Amino acid sequence: MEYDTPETLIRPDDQRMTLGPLGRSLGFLLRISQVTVFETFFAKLGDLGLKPGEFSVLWLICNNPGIRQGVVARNLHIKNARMTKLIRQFEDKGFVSRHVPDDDRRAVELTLTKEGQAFVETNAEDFFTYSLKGRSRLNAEEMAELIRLLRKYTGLEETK
Amino acid sequence: MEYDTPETLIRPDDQRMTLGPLGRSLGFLLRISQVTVFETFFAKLGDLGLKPGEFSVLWLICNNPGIRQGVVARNLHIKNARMTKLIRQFEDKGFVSRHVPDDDRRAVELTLTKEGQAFVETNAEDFFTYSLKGRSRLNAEEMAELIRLLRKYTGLEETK
DNA sequence: TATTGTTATACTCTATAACTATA
DNA sequence: TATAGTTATAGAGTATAACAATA
Repeated sequence: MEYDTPETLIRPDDQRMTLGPLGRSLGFLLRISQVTVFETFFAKLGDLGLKPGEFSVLWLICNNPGIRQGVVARNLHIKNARMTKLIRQFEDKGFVSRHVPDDDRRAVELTLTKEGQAFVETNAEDFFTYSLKGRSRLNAEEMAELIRLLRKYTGLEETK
Repeated sequence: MEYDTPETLIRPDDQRMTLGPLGRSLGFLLRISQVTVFETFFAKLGDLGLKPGEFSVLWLICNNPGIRQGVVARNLHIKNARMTKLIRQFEDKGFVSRHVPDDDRRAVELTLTKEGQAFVETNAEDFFTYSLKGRSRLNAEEMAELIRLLRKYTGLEETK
């Protein structure tokens, strides 16, 4: 395969290495970016006791009280089987309560308890800004553009 | 927490849902983007029998013959324990050969076999273009900008 | 019959630490 | 003592299918 300039990835203590077009591969870059975001998250919000995806579940329930469990699962790309366990953990923690509606007794509707709401309200600002604050390699405009492009790529931009 | 316009994520068969600032969260967008890329990958290159990260390992060995196993692991953010299994699978498949150098008999140096090289050469172009071809929501310039920003975010851009 | 959610199982990947052999 | 890689084990997350209750 033809490609332009060989590129290298430098790690402080490591050899140089030829990445070639891998360094411009969207999938590769998304993976490395996600590792970076995770590191930032755990450095700043590790004490939260929740992973990013778990907080997202609480956030969605907080903003869509009574939302169906399956709707959360599909939209966050979490499998039903996993969602069942997650919600039970949140129930045990006292953050979420489940309700089976009379008009469709197969369904499970989710709401936050008072404790769950307090938790989300206390931590939402940190959660939504941890990746933006601090010494990022991107300035504010670049970050905004990155987010706009990712929204468009995923199909979110159109649904504003 | 204050935020601007509530946003919604629409899935063809699903309810509308308020995402709020989650829809502008870098971590969330990276995750959804990666799901999208994976779907594209398996739709187009599922027959390859390898996942994106696995092909990346072969690619690095191909372009850096004799590279140390640990160097590949650190640069691709794969743990040593996992890398050991992966390399053994590639050995069993006849794609990779291991060599313990005389000057440091703890190390393992990796090269591709003839079969491994043929495999990489046959599939590299598809692998590096699958996410670019076809009906993406981004045009060529937007995709190039997205990739540039991700490279900068991850610290790759500087090392060109 | 189809759908919602649950349970069970197996598999992949990660995290961790103990271990070996070398340096 | 430290390093490169291996092995073992446990846990998180995914994939899949079977299942119960309900529509």
